[in-house]
Amino acid sequence: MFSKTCQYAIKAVIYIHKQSLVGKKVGAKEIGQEIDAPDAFTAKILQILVRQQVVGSFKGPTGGFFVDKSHESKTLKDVVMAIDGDGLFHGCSLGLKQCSEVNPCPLHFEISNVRTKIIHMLTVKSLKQLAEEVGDGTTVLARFA
Amino acid sequence: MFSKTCQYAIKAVIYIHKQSLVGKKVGAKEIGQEIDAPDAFTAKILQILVRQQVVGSFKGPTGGFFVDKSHESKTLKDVVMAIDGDGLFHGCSLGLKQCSEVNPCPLHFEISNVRTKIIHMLTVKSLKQLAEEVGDGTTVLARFA
DNA sequence: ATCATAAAGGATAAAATTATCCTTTATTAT
DNA sequence: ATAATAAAGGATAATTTTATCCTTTATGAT
Ligand code: FES
Ligand code: FES
Repeated sequence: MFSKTCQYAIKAVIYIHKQSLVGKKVGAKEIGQEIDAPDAFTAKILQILVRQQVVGSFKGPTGGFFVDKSHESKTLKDVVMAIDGDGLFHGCSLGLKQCSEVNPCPLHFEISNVRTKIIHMLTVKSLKQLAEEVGDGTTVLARFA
Repeated sequence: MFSKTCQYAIKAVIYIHKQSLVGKKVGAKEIGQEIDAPDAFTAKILQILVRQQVVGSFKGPTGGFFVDKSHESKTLKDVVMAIDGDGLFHGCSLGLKQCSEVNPCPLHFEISNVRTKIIHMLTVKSLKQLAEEVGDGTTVLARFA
């Protein structure tokens, strides 16, 4: 459903939100550890997310990744779009060169129900809410055992 | 959502059903052409599908791939399981080592709605029905232009 | 000003997925 | 029996995805 890179991205963004809730910027290394992802690779993913303005960053001591008001309208859907593109939302699920109801593939009409639910899943909660759920232990970003 | 291999598999199986509707066995080469997939690779995928008894095969002249009554209970879900495994249905969507509602990931509770729709999409129509829709031009397995 | 810190960026490298080619085995037609 | 056909299987290659390492740039602390 999501590439491994995208899974890392989703977890990283939620973790950044969680730390921003308490006013902390976080480094790529710490993020990688918290989400159980290789940290150099996490850093690469974060570069993309910063360019797409899903999160913000500052260099230097006291630097790191964070979110502020300018990011508050971003959702998990934006994270997925930034990393995996819009194939999940608009591409043909069977790989036809173009998804269209003119000459549709066999899954075309059923896929829209699935897409509706995927979009719901990725937008029903704000990144802030998702971060709070991690903060209070309702959900987790890694399982080390 | 599906690997490229799985997309090929789905289209191949529907095409085999379509030809079996008119009593024809089909070769890997023909299948590859009809679904716009490399034929040697298509042949590899078909090996797996035969082993998993999603379709049948015969060697030699007049041989090829086909389906008969012994395959009529198979669905697209079985095709997906045979090729991509059960990750889509039972794995953690964020890549946690194990999907469980004990220490769930942030998407765990929403993902079940998505899975329900995916399973519906992959089981609501029989492979025979899907083949008929291709047969009557309602849907297509490739878009060459 | 200088140094330490951390993100950004570039260059590889490893691993997984997708793809090709060639040989072997089973089956049918002649 | 022999030749032709087509799937099965093995070996290898290309491509994409995932991962690592090192240098450069920006920023803050001293
Ligand atoms: S999903 Fe295949 S054509 Fe739309
Ligand atoms: S989907 Fe992530 S724990 Fe269930």
